[in-house]
Amino acid sequence: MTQISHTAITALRKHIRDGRYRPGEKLREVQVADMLGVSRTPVRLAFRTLEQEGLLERTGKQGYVVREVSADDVLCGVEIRGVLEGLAARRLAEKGLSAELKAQLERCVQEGDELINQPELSQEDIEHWGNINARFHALIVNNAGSRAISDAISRNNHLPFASSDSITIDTDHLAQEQRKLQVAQLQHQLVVQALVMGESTRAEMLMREHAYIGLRYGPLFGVPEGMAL
Amino acid sequence: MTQISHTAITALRKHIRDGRYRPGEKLREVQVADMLGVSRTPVRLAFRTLEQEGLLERTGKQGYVVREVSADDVLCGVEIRGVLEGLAARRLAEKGLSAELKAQLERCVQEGDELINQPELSQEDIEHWGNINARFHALIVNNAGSRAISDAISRNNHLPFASSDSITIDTDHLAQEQRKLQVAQLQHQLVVQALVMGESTRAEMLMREHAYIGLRYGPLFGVPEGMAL
DNA sequence: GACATCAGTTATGGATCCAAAAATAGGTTT
DNA sequence: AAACCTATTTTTGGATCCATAACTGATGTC
Repeated sequence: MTQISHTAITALRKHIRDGRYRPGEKLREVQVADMLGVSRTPVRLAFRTLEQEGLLERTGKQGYVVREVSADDVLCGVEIRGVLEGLAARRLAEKGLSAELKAQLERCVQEGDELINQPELSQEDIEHWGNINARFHALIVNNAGSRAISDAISRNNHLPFASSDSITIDTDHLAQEQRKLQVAQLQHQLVVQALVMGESTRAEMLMREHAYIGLRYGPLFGVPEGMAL
Repeated sequence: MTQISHTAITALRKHIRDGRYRPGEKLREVQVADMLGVSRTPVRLAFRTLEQEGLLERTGKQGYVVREVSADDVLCGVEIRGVLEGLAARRLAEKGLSAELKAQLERCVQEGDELINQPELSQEDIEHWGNINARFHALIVNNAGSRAISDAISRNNHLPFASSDSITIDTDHLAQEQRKLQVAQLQHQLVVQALVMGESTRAEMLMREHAYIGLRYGPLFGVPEGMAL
């Protein structure tokens, strides 16, 4: 099954993300449907979903517009992920890691470590580290005992820059980015350490701080600020 | 505009909440449409929305089923609200309260205080206090600087027992409930105090603890446990 | 007897149609 | 000239239609 409505959702997300639909711009069902070459039905479904995700909002009585995103909204998205992933880490530490999960987390850290401490990083390496990073976060979030947390996080991740994927932005400053990723990697190691030791508060706080890596750490290493904050 | 799809959403929420649709039960578009006396279109829209909210989930290739909710899921919903409202309170404390907001919060506390310290509470009083409680939480959440937080919370509130409204359950034990509400009221006062003083961490932690009131405080006052936890 | 395959049935997704509500534009009145 | 009312156009929401994918059951073969 092709699931046109699903492709419509991702296509619209992409368009909004890339600024092809500007904040405040009104979206008309027919126009979007024509643009995607589909009928209005999947577009209507997509609009509902994107409204739930917070990318669109209703204007008065009729129509959806692309939601404006302020710098504070971006910060908020990051902080929300921080507290939610922090909650996941705390719960995990409190109930204890399974041997299986402990091994998986340590494998993540191991792989990341070998990758990030090379003398020079290629574009490809950074991408690879991004995958490891995603795996790490997913492991913690999906093992916190309830889908409620992972659901809340994945909903939040649709907000611009809120996802843990949005660490690496600037590919022109690989050297500086590497230092940033090394710090991120260290934070991963510390989180695993805390989780293994059952230090739940420490795990929570480390995870909360870790969320800020994409937003607040770059300038310290000379990466020009990606966004106005 | 009647917005049939909206009534379909709320009707379905109610049916699931009341257990008329059991966890694990499969929902068919036609059957639900017939039950509500509408066509399939609004039902399809409603299914998507309820899936986003976490009340329904897809089964394999075809169909939606009512999501199973474990005791741990309920606890998780409460904890998620705790960290999110805690985040809101912290942000509020850090940026400082406007005179307007300070007055509104203090009015909330004032009204609640007069109400809750009567010698005996009626059913009506408890309902009234529920409204004040809702106002209090809304004031904090909606003034945290970004709609991202209030959106995340209102999505979370659709989960069973996760909303701050679900404090009062047991109307047969008014005396015990009163003691619980007095504690809740005290927590409100402490939160306002911390907010006014700019004690951001204290405000956050009080708010997080406050989330547990519906779940963990009842037994201390002799209210039989509402749910199996 | 169990498993696989094939036909029949059912349910869902997408497209189209229709009616009603809302935006817009134009004209009239004060 | 501004405001209000009306008529036209636009847009959305709901219903229906159609094709296709998924489930069910039966038959046949190993």
